[in-house]
Amino acid sequence: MPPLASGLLGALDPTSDRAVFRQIADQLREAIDKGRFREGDKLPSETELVDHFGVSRMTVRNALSLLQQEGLAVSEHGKGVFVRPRPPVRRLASDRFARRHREQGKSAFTVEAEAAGSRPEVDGLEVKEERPSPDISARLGSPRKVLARRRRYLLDGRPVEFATSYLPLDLARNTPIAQPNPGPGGIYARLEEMGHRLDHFDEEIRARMPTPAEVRTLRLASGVPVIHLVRTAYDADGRAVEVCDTVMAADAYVLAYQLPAT
Amino acid sequence: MPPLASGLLGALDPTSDRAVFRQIADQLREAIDKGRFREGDKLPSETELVDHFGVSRMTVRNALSLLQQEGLAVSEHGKGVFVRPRPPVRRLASDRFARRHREQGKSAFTVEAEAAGSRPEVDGLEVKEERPSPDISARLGSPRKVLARRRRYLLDGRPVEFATSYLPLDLARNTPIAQPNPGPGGIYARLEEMGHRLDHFDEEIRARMPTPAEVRTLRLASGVPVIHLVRTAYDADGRAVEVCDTVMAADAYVLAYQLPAT
DNA sequence: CTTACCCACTCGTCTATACGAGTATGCGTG
DNA sequence: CACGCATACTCGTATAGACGAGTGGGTAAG
Repeated sequence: MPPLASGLLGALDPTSDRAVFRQIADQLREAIDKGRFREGDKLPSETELVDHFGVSRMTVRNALSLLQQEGLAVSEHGKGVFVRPRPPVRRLASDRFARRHREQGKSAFTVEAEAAGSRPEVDGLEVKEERPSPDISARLGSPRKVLARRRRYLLDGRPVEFATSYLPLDLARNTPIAQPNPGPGGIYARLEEMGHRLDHFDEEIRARMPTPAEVRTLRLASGVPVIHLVRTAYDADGRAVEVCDTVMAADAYVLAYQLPAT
Repeated sequence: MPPLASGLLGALDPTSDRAVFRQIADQLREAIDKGRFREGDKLPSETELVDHFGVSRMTVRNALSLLQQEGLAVSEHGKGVFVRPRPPVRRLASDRFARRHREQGKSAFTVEAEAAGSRPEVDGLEVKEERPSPDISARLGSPRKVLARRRRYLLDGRPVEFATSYLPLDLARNTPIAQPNPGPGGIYARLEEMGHRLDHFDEEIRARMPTPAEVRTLRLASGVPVIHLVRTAYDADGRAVEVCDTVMAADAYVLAYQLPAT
């Protein structure tokens, strides 16, 4: 038997009115914060913690569960509980849809990812005609039907985001936009070719915990929220020509905006 | 005894390989999604669920704990478990620091909140001179010391955000900025009076689960992430004159940005 | 009528136990 | 040497029981 990894941990304070499982979580959290356990390190096993602290297994599991909810640890069945690795984050700049970034054959996602040294993939592409949800409908000026383009994005095999673009059907039907691959520059280039010169985007950002479906799609660890971004594109006539609804793994992204001070 | 509120729930599928506590959580989640339980409604008590499904209490608690992690439910000691109320969200527009919003006596937060019919409060105001963290230091061009202005914001008695502004000390010392109340228009107005005409802001947005300290400060329910926003203000000379580090309760905010399509 | 207490109900914490299922390792067999 | 299996470890799921602590309502005493 190897020396107890929990040698890094102290004892409980029986006089404290703080719950035992919280004290255990506190100790582990502090050990992680101070770097005594590092990213990807295995924490002491449940059995080791049971022996070290002299408590029951449920108490230990309760403590570990707390750390997972905080996003500090992830458990792997059959292996152990590990300090959650912090994956490299993808930085989304607010100028990422500027026209000058649109002149290439590849998608913005692909170009950016390759520049950052990652292996990009796009997945589960699906193009459908649909009746819009009330929210999407309102943003697009209440079209009867919309074209929906869904896809999932992965970096180095890890799903990081999935998105659906909605366009009024009267605008997108029988155009390259309705094709799985809309061609170089993506749907924004096509929209401009069709006379809808893009004027500006509105973006709305929320953060929340993922639904079970989102947990599956993005293979999210517990304790990882999602960023929900809804972007509306307007043409020079002030018409909303596209709404893009994106759900991102929050631990994979930082959004960057530059705002004028005027 | 009132009729079992769990009359709204079905039975378990013993042939399914889905864990019992997940099946129970699924049923409750579906009932919430379909509106059979509404915001603020009390879910069936642990005892009722134990009786209804014929399982042990820990299994039921496991299911309820899942819903809390997802942000769908909150438990209140001695009262019950409730469908989490969705508080009204505060919309942060990207032009909120425009000069034209700065000409009043009150803070942007106060004006905005009152316009929305809420009762704003600012709390825990603290102004200190400090050695900056490496991150803040790098953003401000490595000053030796900084002035830190901390405060907490509440709406209708609920804490929604807390923020710290950092300014290079050589710039802020012995100015109204070092006063608890920097005067009408806030520190941005003072900076401009001092010759630092503001040019633009950079904002970086992340989402993550709160630390225990943040849970206390913002009185967060479990299953509610935080939005972490770091704004850097630059003057016309390109100098970073302020960094504002803000942590917001994610269920209280939607951030809105308008971007040009150029 | 009002106050104070008790009780019933809620969730919170903790123990002890059992079995199942995924993983890794090493050993023995072919 | 290679493969497969046994085994020991990991976490996952579930049971049964106990006591504590916060809440609210009803009842009994003042």
